[in-house]
Amino acid sequence: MNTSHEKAVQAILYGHSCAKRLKLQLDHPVADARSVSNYDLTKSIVHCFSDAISIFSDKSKSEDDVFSDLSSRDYPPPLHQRSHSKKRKNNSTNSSENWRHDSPDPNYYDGFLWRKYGQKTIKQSKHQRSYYRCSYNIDYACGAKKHEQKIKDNPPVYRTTYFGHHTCRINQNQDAGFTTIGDPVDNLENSRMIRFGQDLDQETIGLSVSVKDEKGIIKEETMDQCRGITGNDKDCQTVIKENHQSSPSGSYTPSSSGSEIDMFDSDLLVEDLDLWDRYDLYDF
DNA sequence: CCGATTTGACCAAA
DNA sequence: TTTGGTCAAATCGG
Repeated sequence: MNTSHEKAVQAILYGHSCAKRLKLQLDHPVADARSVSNYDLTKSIVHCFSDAISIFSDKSKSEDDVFSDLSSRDYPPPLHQRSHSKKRKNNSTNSSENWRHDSPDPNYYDGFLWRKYGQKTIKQSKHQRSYYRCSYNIDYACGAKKHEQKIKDNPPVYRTTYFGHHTCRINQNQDAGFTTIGDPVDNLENSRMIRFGQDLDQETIGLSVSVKDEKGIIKEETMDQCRGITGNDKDCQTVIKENHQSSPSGSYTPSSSGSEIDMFDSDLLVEDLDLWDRYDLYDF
């Protein structure tokens, strides 16, 4: 069992290698259907850095706890048919909640278009929780939903919890640069975000965690509150709003500029590609 | 004008 | 009774 520090470093290194590979593909586009798409690479980079940050910032958990979470992802998560009733879900026992993602970036783009339908103040939580459902909920009877809530202030961590399954299959691929891939679940099952020629569990690098105990969110945040740090949840909403204004066809523009990639040393491109082969050995 | 968001009310599980 | 999840009217904004 590696230490959390090592895990985080591995995640960063892998993100670095993804960035390099992305640059390589941008510089030398190839029409190879087997290659990983630029979008997937971008998503992988975001995942890696987000989770590395989460690891470093998650002081409320022991190292083992952190990686117990990270390694306990359920693939595939259980299917969940949306209930139209208002009754509360039993978050701690049933399997309706199936995906969780922590990100320092409230503008994290998961490839889908969401419509906000509610916001609640959660007891013992100083941040409000926002409720979203798939924008194609009506058109395609898509039952996918998600919650989003700020759980830490410094550094900021936004937790998105996904429920249900995307049935909309909105694969608007008009945009040549990006393709709308399935939800995190579908992505794993169909698109195979990253290919290592290994088993699914090993080749997947989405570091989101399966949800086991919603109370943990409150617990973490309560500990954060003890630090006496204040935050502004409105920021989250604002950014999300901006995110929603982007085209549903997936015209996502990564927040980081392309110039940052220039910082990478092209000479390392080949040797660092080895990380792709080694990353499946990491115990995320 | 129309689609998206906000927000108070409502409902049901805990 | 409390609380989380959802509804839907009001409001906002392009």
